[in-house]
Amino acid sequence: MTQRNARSTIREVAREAGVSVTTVSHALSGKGIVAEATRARVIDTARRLRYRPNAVASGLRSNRLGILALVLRPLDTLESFLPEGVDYFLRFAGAASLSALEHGYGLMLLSDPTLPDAPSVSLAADGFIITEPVENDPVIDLLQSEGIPLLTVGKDLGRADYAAWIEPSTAKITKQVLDHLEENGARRVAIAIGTDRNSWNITTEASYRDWCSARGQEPIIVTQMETSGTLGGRAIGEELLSMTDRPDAVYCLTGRHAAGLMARLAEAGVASPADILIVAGSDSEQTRNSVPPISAIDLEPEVLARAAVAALVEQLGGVPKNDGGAGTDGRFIVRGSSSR
Amino acid sequence: MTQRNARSTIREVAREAGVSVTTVSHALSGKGIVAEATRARVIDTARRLRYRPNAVASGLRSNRLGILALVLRPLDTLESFLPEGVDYFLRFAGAASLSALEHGYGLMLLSDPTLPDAPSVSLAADGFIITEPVENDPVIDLLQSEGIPLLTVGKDLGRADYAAWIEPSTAKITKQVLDHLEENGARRVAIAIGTDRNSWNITTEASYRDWCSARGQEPIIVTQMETSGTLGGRAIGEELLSMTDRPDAVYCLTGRHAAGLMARLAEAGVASPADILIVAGSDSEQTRNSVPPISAIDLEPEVLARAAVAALVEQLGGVPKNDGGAGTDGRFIVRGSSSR
DNA sequence: CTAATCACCCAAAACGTTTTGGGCAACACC
DNA sequence: GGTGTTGCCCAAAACGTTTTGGGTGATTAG
Repeated sequence: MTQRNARSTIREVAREAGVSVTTVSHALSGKGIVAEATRARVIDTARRLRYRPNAVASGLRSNRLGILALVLRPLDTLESFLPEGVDYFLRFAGAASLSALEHGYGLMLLSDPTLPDAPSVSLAADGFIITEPVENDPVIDLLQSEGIPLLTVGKDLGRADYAAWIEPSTAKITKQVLDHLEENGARRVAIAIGTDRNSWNITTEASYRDWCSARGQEPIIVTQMETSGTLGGRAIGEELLSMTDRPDAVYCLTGRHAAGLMARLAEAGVASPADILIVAGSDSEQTRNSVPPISAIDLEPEVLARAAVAALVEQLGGVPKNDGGAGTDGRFIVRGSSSR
Repeated sequence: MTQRNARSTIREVAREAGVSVTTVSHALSGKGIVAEATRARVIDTARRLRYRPNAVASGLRSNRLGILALVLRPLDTLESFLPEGVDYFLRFAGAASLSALEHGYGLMLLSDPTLPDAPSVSLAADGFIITEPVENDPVIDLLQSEGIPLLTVGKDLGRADYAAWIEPSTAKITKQVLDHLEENGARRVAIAIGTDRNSWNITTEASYRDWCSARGQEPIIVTQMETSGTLGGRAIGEELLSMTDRPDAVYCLTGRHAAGLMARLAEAGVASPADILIVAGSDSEQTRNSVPPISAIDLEPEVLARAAVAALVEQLGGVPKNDGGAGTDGRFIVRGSSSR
């Protein structure tokens, strides 16, 4: 049996220190007014009795459990929770967890809490971080109806007025990549984006269109499901090969697509960087280890995660919602696929 | 302000359904004896009121919050929480999280809960999974003194009688690798292990010594800190190069060491697999992408994680402790570095 | 007919905190 | 001498459940 030892309670500390439980609570939390001598005595006896406040009881009363929840939305739509090579989310989760701990919170990894069989503890979190919500995300509806604070990583484009979000400065990054391609000699730049209606895809496309129209270039946009992996990348390659006026550069958002794309083009005798420049919007094992290695944006999920946790914690502390901020500008890693 | 909406309580459901709160609790949990008609009515009104039980309140009373904690011990000793290329732990955490959800639990990622500034919510978990505890791990002491159920992945070798653990069948895996090397022509097989006093290192060394003595080969053992990465692997290579009677095969436990080792040897003109066979005990980005790719054991952290969660949940349910079991035999991925 | 059993239900206690709403001196000000 | 004010402390209520320990009326057993 899992019989728990009797942990010492606040009552025992109070008795031992000769004060009321109120005073113990105040002395330990630093909230009320307690004489310095009393506080010292309380703290001392608490330590002697190895007193650790029961977080659940405290959470019930104060409505603050000390747990943040993280929902990685894109993974809810995938068949497997952790597709190989998708290290972005893993790095994000790890950094978020560590950052939460530094802020005095635990971090709970959840999948879609709107599912009927979601554990009821899901909604016990003090606040939620939701990465890359879909448009009009039902998870956000649920949390708002329950009054649970939340922050999204990547804007929910269906909610124009909604302010608690943070994301990489996608427009800036897109421009940086496109400029880089142009500087390296590209005259017809295409983009390959995913099909999810999230901020990353949509903002990238918009920035790309702006960039094109500023140059009088006609936009060349190929789409492919995020989940399709390197195979989907090959399909993108196929599509490019069939074009009459083939682009000489591609900005391909996901790393796995970029790797598949490069492989397919190479088979058809279209080499990178000689015949086509390739940049991926997200660094991954595939971009690092293709031949040649593929230039990519390191979206710095650690930076983003820390910013998200910090903003959410601030929000929990009563500070008004974040007004939507750039978590990171990303780090452009130039490799062989885009420079000659 | 983060003012929560008033969530409907069990009391409101009781009033609306015309029964007592006791009956509502029983009807929803299926515990007491409730007339079928009453139960149906209660369930119906609960649904109508969008009632969701407050997990914190329920947790306080029943001493079961519905949260499992995961402590990845090796990461506590590293400077950075998530060193690049260490995907074993990330895969483990992801799979454990998903598996916990399937069992109706949330999963909280924690670092060392014995640290003084660990959030107090850490100890609110119903049970702990601790991966690769060190010898006489203080985290286990803390949890045992608090009476919190736990299960370790990898045995704590300082606790002979302790039964709640699970691990890969290290002895079997070691033998499989060594036999494979022998079959591919190796006559002098060395091993390179880490310095942490955990089950993986120690059991591997013991199995290796057995294997050697069965063949009358003298053991050749090189050690290197886990944290040293590919640089540490190069140091291992250095050490091998300096030996008068150089081994013709190495079983190197960590993937990053193996990659560094291979790179250093190649520089010295010792090529793999021609001059030396190399197998890594843990698959990683580095083993997959070395040239030639390095044979490795996929420890299948997903399998291990699922087994660990299942065993812990069973233990929480009152089933006596797991008697120490093999979570996985691993999957031996033979690549170019060990076959000719 | 009485006693025992059973199915169903409930009021109140309990879980361990935090928060509310004072109380009581001591001291200061008019 | 009253009237605030301040510093320190406390008893009790409250958080929303689950669990305890019956109670009641109907049915069955003796």
